[in-house]
Amino acid sequence: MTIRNLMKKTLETLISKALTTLQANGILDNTLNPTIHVERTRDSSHGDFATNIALVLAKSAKTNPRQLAQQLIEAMPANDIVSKIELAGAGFINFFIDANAQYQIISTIHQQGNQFGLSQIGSGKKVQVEFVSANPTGPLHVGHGRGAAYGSAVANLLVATGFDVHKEYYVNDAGRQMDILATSVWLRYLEACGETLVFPCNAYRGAYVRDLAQNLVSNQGKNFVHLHDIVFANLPLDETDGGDKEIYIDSLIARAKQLLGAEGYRTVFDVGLTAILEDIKEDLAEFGVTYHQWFSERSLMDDGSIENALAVLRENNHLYEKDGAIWFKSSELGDEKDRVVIRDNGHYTYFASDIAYHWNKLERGFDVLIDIWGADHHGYIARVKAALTALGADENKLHVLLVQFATLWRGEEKVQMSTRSGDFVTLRELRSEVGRDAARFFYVMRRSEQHMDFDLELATSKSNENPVFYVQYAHARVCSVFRQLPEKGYIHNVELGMANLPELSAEHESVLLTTLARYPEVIERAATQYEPHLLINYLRELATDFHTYYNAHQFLVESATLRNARLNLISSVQQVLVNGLILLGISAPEAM
RNA sequence: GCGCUUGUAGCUCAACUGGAUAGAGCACCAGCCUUCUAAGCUGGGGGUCGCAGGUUCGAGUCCUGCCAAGCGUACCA
Repeated sequence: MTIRNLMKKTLETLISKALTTLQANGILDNTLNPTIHVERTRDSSHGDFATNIALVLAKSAKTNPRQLAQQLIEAMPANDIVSKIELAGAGFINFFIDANAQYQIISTIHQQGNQFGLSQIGSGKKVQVEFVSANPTGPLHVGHGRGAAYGSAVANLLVATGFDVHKEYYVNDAGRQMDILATSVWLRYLEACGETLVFPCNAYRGAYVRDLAQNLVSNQGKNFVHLHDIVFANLPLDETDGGDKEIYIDSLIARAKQLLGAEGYRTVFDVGLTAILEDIKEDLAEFGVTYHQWFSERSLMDDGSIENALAVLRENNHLYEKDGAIWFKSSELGDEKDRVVIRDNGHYTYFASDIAYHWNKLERGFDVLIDIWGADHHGYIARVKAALTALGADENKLHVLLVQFATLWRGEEKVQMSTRSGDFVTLRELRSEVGRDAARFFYVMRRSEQHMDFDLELATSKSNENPVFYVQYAHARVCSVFRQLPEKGYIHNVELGMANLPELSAEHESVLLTTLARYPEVIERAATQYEPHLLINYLRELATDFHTYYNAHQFLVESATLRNARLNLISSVQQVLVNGLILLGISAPEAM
């Protein structure tokens, strides 16, 4: 148990005892069983912790809050860690923690080391976190990067708070988009083999498609070449010629399947799929993002999962047929309208496999499902929740977290991004420009649902204005101090420092002690709220407190007792910075 | 039209989920900065929390109605 929990628990016990006393005296109703809420104060003149219990209970106790607070204070037993209890404001009870108790945080951090801040509030609950899950139709772009940084930070936080976390990437290796990719590769392959053709406007136009086609040439030679006139015979018009681009690309897909045969088509398809998937895996790994499982959508088709899931829906009377398609009655379960699960051409929709996928997740026994999606998919939430309900599950098990896209800036200038013509900024490009640490930091710096501006210039600048730099530099600065120790002929005597912690009486020092003690609370909150930006904010605060302390005081002073006490304090800062940065996937350099 | 999200200082964003005087960083202003543990330091001004109602001891936070922006509103994924 952390020192913070000890303190908070102690205070809660005191309040609880006071309440019992008042109940015994008939001042409060015996049936009352309020949840006691103790929180940190914002203003140090209000002490260290405060409770609003008197304000909450005043009405039912038919008394005014200040009077009730006063009675509670009088009924409160004495305790070592509390130096003073005050009635304040409208009826707050403020607790002042004894100075000696404040110092304990330093020995706690030294004892617990990289375990400091971890907790068991998750109590082993099984949580599945599914994130990124971008279609393997091309490289990851900067939008996916934010989902990756956010998802992996959330997962790390959940692990740190005692959840049993399973990270997963859903691979859309089936479906129409992948067919379009396969067809795009094949057409580029035909070009590479000397055919001249007009590339469909709805096909994937990125340069990487040519590379994939080149692979196909090297592996397969001219096995898949068909004459232009045969390939394009009797096709509807493309959009540029006044036709429909969707119909056109679909007929080209059909043509590819027909000319290549099932086996040949699968070969072309898999060349694209495996290469792109490998690229995505490598990209994410270099970004510090790893998974327990890459879950194949195709496997859901192959093993009958989709059929099974739909069978359950059919049994429960949630499906019907209309216009040659099979519909799911999601409108009865909170969705705007019903949704097609089997198209009139007999193919499953993406939604059908997603129903099966979520069914599969539930079958695997997860207590909580977290889906992290781009905000543009928000309209999808209602139907997936409807599906869970229809499958007989509790829709509240599913938490969909939305990530807004980031706008890239280079100083004052907005970086243009367009997904048309494949001219987007990839995650790889971003990483090579600003580096992994800055990318991860900036991505998670804002609340995920907040649109964010990502300033590439700021992210790479070596100045205090760059928050990544500022936090990492605080860590490096501590390291630098410890490097200078031997140069000055000192050694770090931890025991001597611990014995003299009360010498840390400067204002900057007590501020740091409080900030350090807050770390476990921040982790807990960031984890349970899925808000890693709270951790970033905290680390920036800790860094600020440290830098101002550094500017105000010498650490390597003559006095051995004060010197070692200060060294213990700053090595605690170092430890907490490391612990926090690790959770965010950001390095803590020893020198900068 | 309907739905989701967002709206807080000139700019980018916080605010312990209903608490006390709404906070940071840029930018701006004023001092300091021959020495120090390189990436300056210290202080200051700046707010109708989109608007209007409501709920209660108490609202940036909750409810209602407007206004604005982004996204969505496929038998695409």
